[in-house]
Amino acid sequence: MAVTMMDIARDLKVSVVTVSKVLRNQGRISAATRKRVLRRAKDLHYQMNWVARSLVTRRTFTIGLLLPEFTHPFFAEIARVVAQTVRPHGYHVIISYFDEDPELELSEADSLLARQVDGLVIASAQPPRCLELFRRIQRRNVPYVLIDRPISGAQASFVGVDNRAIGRLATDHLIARGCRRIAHLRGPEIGISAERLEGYRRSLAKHGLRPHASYVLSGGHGDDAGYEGMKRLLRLHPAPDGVFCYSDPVAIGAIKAILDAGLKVPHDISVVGAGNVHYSDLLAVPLTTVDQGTCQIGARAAELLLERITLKGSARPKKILIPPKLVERESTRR
Amino acid sequence: MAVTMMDIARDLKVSVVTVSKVLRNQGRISAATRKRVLRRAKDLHYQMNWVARSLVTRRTFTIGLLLPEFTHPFFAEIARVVAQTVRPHGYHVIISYFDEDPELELSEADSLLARQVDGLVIASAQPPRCLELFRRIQRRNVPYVLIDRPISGAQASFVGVDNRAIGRLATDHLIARGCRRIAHLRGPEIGISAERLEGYRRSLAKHGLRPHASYVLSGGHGDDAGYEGMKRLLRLHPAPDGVFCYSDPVAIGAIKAILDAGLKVPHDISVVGAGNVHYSDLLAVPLTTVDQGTCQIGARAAELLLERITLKGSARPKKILIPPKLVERESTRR
DNA sequence: TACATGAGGGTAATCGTTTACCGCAGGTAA
DNA sequence: TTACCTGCGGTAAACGATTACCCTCATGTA
Repeated sequence: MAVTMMDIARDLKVSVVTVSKVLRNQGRISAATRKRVLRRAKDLHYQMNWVARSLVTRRTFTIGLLLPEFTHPFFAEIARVVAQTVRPHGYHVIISYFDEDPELELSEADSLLARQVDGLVIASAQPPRCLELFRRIQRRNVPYVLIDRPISGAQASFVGVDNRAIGRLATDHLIARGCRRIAHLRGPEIGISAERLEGYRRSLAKHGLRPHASYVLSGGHGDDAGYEGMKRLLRLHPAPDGVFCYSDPVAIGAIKAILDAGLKVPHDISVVGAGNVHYSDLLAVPLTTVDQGTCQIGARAAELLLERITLKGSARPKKILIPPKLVERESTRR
Repeated sequence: MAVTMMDIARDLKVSVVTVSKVLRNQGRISAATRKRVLRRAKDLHYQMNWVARSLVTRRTFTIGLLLPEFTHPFFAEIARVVAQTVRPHGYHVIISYFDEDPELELSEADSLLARQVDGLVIASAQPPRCLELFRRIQRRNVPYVLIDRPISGAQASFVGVDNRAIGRLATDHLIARGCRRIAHLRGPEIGISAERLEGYRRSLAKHGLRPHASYVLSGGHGDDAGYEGMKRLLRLHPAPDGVFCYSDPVAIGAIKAILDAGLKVPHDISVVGAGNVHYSDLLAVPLTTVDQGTCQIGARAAELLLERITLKGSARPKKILIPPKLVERESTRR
């Protein structure tokens, strides 16, 4: 049976309230009593029962982290940074993931709310299902912050990378390295890839380069998609001399295709990825990529959430865009 | 203000207990009343307050996951699998990591206990500090399962890979591929690397090969350690024709060193890693590696923990060793 | 008629804290 | 002397559920 404040109080012949006050450093308690309580608490290895405290204070010092998945390095990093950021404030993180399943996302969010989390960090699935989710959260008046994927139509705070800047940075870099026929493997046709595409286009325009419609290909997330996409690009005349890829895995697939075709990276074709997954420099050709500031996203999101929790006065939603950064490696070093 | 059972009870002019019974499907309640309660609960969007329930039932349906770090793919995968395994049973996972800092590990474990987790999954730092930790947990009578790193002297359940088998599998494989001068980059000198080394030695002995003392080198965790280690091995006469590396990152560094020396993998030197991190097939030379059954470790650990939580009759500690599996790729395909 | 029985539901206590408020003694100011 | 703090600590009522037990009918049965 766990030690409670009552055990301490009984031993010392004081009231539970006195013990509680000492342990919280609150109220007026004489130094002598304080010492006795502290001593006894330590001797008995007393530990706060947070469940009981939470019930009355209505704060669990717990935040929910709802992610599409966990094993992706991006999200793992987010989890780490969020946990690290809130820890000094006494918070813990309850994790949950929904494998891109909107129904599961909804029910998991409900569970987290039932567990009385003080706030939520969510990398949501696509609308419109998640709008219902946000409504529920708002009804319970629990602060939440969206990350990574902006959801149009959601009246919520958001922290993510500036995807347009990613496209611009990558393309600018290829141009600076002398590429003139720059292709783009844009990955899946979703919001964030559309913004990267937009950045790519603007960069080309800014430098007076004509965008070729056939130079922009969509596809899947993975390296196989990159491989297939690149094979198609290689059949074009003229073939591109630079490729900006939606993500690092896609870029890795693309590089494989280029090497398989007997060409060299970056000599014949330069390649830029996006994401800066932590193994980018262990590859066949270390990959130039655009870092999306994962740590910053997690940290800012966590800070924003903490602020909303403590202020509680429902401030208006805030959007934070993290500026990406180019990381140059061999795949563009001519 | 959140909706409580009392709100429902008041509206329906029944007692809170009746509502509680309906919501738990317990006790004798007429179909009519049941229906009314359910209806009202749904209309008001009632959600259980788990904090209140936990206080009286003494179960939070929460387990703590205490890891050295989060971003390592192995641990991220563990987190995923553990969460997935306990979810169907109504449990959630609170994460915490301690960056290999024993003091932090201790204090985080305390926090988790204070939050009344029903059980703990721990990948612990080194003894002896953690023995104190285990004592504390046992004193509170909370079930816990150790994973990944066996701690000698701990009277606890453990789930991990059979490290000796990893060494044996890797070495057997190199021998089968025709290697005769097999080196081992054993990484840091800790328990699990000692077992892999032991497996390596036994395999050599079994096949009648003489182990060269100079063929076994220790070093750090990362790819730079692998690079340096391999450079030293290459200076030996005769140089090895096969290397079993403590981990995949070490193996990646080793391959880099071999390629830099103008030699070919696997033609001149075959390389085997261990861990099967998910990018192993995206590398310069796709890496043959030994899969350590991460999913199984997580799943078995979670199942074991759930069992201990529900049975509660303190069964004796159980050790589960997951058999590793060889994954053959280019780095040994002669 | 009398009495056990069971269905349907209510009462009071409890879980371990916190919070609001009260009481008392002794010192200080008016 | 009276009034008023102030330092120290206690009392009682929450918080939102669950649990053990009790009550009241109506029905069946002897």
